[in-house]
Order: sequence, then C-alpha cells, then structure tokens
Amino acid sequence: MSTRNGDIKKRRRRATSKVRRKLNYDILPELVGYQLRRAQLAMFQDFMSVAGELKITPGQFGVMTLIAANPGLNQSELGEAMGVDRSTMVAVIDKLETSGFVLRKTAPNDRRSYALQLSKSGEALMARLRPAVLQHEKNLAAPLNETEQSQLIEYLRRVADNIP
Amino acid sequence: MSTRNGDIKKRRRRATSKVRRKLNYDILPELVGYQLRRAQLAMFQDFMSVAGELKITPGQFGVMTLIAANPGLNQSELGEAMGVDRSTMVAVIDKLETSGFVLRKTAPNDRRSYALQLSKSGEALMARLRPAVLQHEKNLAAPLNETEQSQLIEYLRRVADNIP
DNA sequence: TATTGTTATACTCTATAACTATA
DNA sequence: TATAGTTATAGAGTATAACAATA
Repeated sequence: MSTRNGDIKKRRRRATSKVRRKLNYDILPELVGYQLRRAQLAMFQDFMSVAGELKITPGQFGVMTLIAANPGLNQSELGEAMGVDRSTMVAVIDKLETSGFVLRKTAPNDRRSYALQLSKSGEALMARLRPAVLQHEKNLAAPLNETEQSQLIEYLRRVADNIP
Repeated sequence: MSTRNGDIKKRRRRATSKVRRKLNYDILPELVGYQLRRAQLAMFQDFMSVAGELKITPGQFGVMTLIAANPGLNQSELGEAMGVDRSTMVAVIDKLETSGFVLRKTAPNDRRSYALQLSKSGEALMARLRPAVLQHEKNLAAPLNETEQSQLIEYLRRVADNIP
C-alpha cells in the first residue's frame, strides 16, 4: 500500500510535440533500485487500468486477500502482515468498512480487538477482482516467458527476504 | 522518488514477545506486483541505512545523478525523465538547492527556464554517495549470483518498458 | 505491564488547475 | 499558442506519541 497516485494520470498535461534531447541516465539503468521503482510504477498503472473501475488499489486488494484467507484476524495482525503500523490500518479498514466490503466483528475472546471479515459484498468484489488481477499479472508478464516470470518472482522474493 | 517513509523506522514500537499465528497469504506471494512492492520496500530501507546518514533519498540520488550527467537540463526535462510532474519537481529542487547541492543557473537561450547543475558541494556529495550506492547494490544483490542479478535487472527493465 | 484500537499531528510524494513570464 | 516555473490546493500513504479499554 504505497504512494503512487490515486488514479491513472497522464504524464503530461496535453499531447506535446516538443522533442526532448536524449538524456544520459548514467548508472541509473544498472541499479536494481532504479529498475525496481520503474517496474513498480508500471505495475501500479496497469493494476489501476485493469482493476481501477472496481475502485480498488493494489494495497486494498492485498488487505482484502489477507482478510479472506484469514478470517477473524485483527487490525494489528493485519498491519504487521502488510508491513504498516496498526495506526495506519485504522483508516484503511475505515475505508473498506465504509465501502461495505469489510466487517468489524467483535472478537470472541478479546474485547480489545475486532475480528475482521469480508462482507457478502466484499466476497463478491473479490470474485470479480481475481480474474482482473490474473489479467493484470498476464499483462505484466507479457514480455517474459514462463521460466523468466517465475525467476523474476523468485529473485524478488529473495531480495525482499534478504533485507530484514 | 516515491512514497516510503522519511527515515528508517522500526516496524514495531518495541520488541514484542507476542507470537502471531502463521498467516495464509493466499496467492499474494505468486504475484509479481506483491513481490515488487516487498522488494522495493527492502531496497528503500537498505538504501537509507547505507546512504541515509548523507541525508539523501533514492529519489534525490536519481535527480542528482541526472543533473550530473546532463548539466544544464531544466526542471521540466528532469521531471519528465523522472516520471513526475514539473510542479512536483519544484519542491524537489527547492530542497536540493536549500541544501546547497544543486544550483539554478539562468539558462543561456531561454529566460523561462533554469539550467540545473550540481554545486561543488553537490559534486562532493555524489563522490561520497557513489561508493555507498555500490555497497547498497551489493547488499541487495547478495542473495543473487552475477547472472541472476543481471537477469533481475533485465526482467525489471522489460516489465517497466512494457507498460507504457 | 502489555496489547488493541484510536486520535491528533505531521511528513513525504504526488497531481491538477490556474497564474506569470517568456518563446 | 505553447512552454517553463510557480503557487494553491488536495489527497494518498505513512509514521510517532499519547490515551482509554482491556488483557
């Protein structure tokens, strides 16, 4: 759940005929960090173009996936799993609750916390979202063959797990 | 230049002994988008741990690299190269100018724009930053061998170039 | 004492629209 | 007309600190 822009925006105010000089990018293209940022930007834009009409962001999809797969988990656990502070999760769940996708049920054994679960509407949304996300993955992976795609995921996973 | 948090923060308020139940992540780990986000988060944290004492973010490093490699370019060109609006570049350059790293020179043939360049201090910073960034890349690439690392960069480049 | 959810507050990054000066 | 820089404004996304309720 991060940054990025709330919508698919065009890069310029209007089509321009201006020809820019070719820039020298120096070592930037050889840096993992730089290409990571570019790829994530592309990923975000494609996700929004595929799933944006369902009014959902990649971060919200992640949250709803975790709730669907772990019904009854609480906000703190969810925040930990998503890598964000529990105070940050409040507004995230507020929004999904207001949209009617997520329910804050009272937890059976702990009156401090909520047991989160998807509403009927949330489950319906996920049902529509899953094929969209698969299409999105297909778009992203288009320039990679099967082997390359699983390698990419594996390499990213290793990089992510490496830095604690 | 994105999101992220301004500093290296710990994920929890204090060391906790709480044992969370193992969560089910469903399809998330198989999604390029999900691993991309995780990897970029890890990248950001490592960058800040290596270069953060120089008070510079990955985005600022990118901007300064482009200015160094293309002295005299203007804010709009820079914004286009970085994929951000020119209005967004104003504050970015403001900060780097206030820090004394970047100079807004008057452009020779166009009184509307600035010719950006690094100051002496900016060049000195880049000299210190380059080895730090190389160390950072080494950290990131640690779980990958040479071949895998160039594959990762290549795959990311393809994915980024694929979505226009 | 420790944890959960919450609020108040503050940052960063980003965009759009409108304005001024200049091309 | 079009472009460069700027400002005002807005909205995500994020965190820290402090608090009440509960464990």
